[in-house]
Amino acid sequence: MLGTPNAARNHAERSERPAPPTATDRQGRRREETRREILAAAWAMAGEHGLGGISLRELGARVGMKAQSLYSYFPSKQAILDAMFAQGAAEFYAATTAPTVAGPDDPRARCKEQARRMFGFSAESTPRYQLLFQRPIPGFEPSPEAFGPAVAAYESMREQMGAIGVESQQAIDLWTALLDGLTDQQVTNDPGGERWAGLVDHAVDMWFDYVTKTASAP
Amino acid sequence: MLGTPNAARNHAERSERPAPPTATDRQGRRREETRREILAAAWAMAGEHGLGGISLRELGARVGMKAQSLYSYFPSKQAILDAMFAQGAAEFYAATTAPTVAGPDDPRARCKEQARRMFGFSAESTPRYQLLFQRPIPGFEPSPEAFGPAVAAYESMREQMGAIGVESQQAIDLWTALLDGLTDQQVTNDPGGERWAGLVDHAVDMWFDYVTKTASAP
DNA sequence: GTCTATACTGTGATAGAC
DNA sequence: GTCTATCACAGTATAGAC
Repeated sequence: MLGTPNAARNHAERSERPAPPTATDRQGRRREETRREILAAAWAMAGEHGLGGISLRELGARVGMKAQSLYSYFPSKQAILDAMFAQGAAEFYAATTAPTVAGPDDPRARCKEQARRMFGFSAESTPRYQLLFQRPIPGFEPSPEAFGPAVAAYESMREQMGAIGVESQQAIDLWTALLDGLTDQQVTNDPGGERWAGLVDHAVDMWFDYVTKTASAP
Repeated sequence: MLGTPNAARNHAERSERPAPPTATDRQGRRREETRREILAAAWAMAGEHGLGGISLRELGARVGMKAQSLYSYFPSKQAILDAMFAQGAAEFYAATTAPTVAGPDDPRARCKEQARRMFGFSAESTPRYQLLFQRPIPGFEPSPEAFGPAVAAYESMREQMGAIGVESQQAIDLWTALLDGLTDQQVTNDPGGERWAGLVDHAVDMWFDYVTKTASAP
């Protein structure tokens, strides 16, 4: 369904500039730098006013230009959000597919490590979590290119689960629901806190016990 | 922290009209009916275009008036959302605190019933779920009056948990996270489907086993 | 009392001058 | 590449007709 992880990640960043300018580097590099600057300012705005609080006029002011000039770098506001999504998805892939320190001989510890990473990633940035996993922008749907790394990360998780003997789709759906619920509660009800962070290991124990030891388990 | 459930529920609906008109009924009843009509149209719009897709101009058109005339019935768009939130929270309270058919002698069945209700309630209406549990409207925060029934429902759930011997806050946080995750996955990844609905009973078994039988459990 | 008419501010977006 | 000017639309607010 998807190419190599790096291919997926890099494709997203390239997708909005069809071809690099013929005068090879100077202009293109400057342009790419400005794009990054715009995205950084957009993340800052999202952190302060929420994802829906990004306005092109203020965004332009933050990077020292008029709002209309942003259209030289992104074709629309949606494209800015899409680029943010692509950044977040790539970071998610990187954070979530790094090799674990626990070996295959300790599947429970491996799951805990994985769970802590996913939880930590979500708790790290509220707007990033909202953009990637809640999508609260009215008409916004991420492009397939931006979505790629997220799918790749999910497939990687499934493979790791398969490696420790968890094959059932239901068991994996239960896993994703459990992690999703913990992170969602943490981010929305105790942002910056630790209330649900301390439950991650317990939750993994609970799930692991059920999946491995219960006859009726999926 | 809160009054009786009914007090909380009714207060929210009355909060925007300071005093019923002295000419007792006709006018006030007509007005209340129009308010309900407006809210129904707003729910319909939310179902079609998403929560953020409610515009006062189209909302007015749907109930046969200009957008400005809506201000005769609600002081602002926020007030409309707040009234919708109050409705949803009251429905949540009603759906979630009805007596269970399973008796106190079968706590596991009771938990399953409770879980199925919460899940079913969330899956029933996507915009209602989003408004109550995800709150994706930029500047919207529900008023304390509108929030009341939701808090009451949570307290009711805690009491029921206490009645079957679950006292630890951590165990309850794990419960809420589990249910939240299941409903969230269902609503966002398979709306109208059954993919996570079939996991609710499994999830309750998993949680129940862990909380009652595991020494290291919270 | 309820509606219409009008207007103000802010939004994303486009066209064209330089 | 950045600007000015302008557009259509949003939410909001007030004045006045009836």
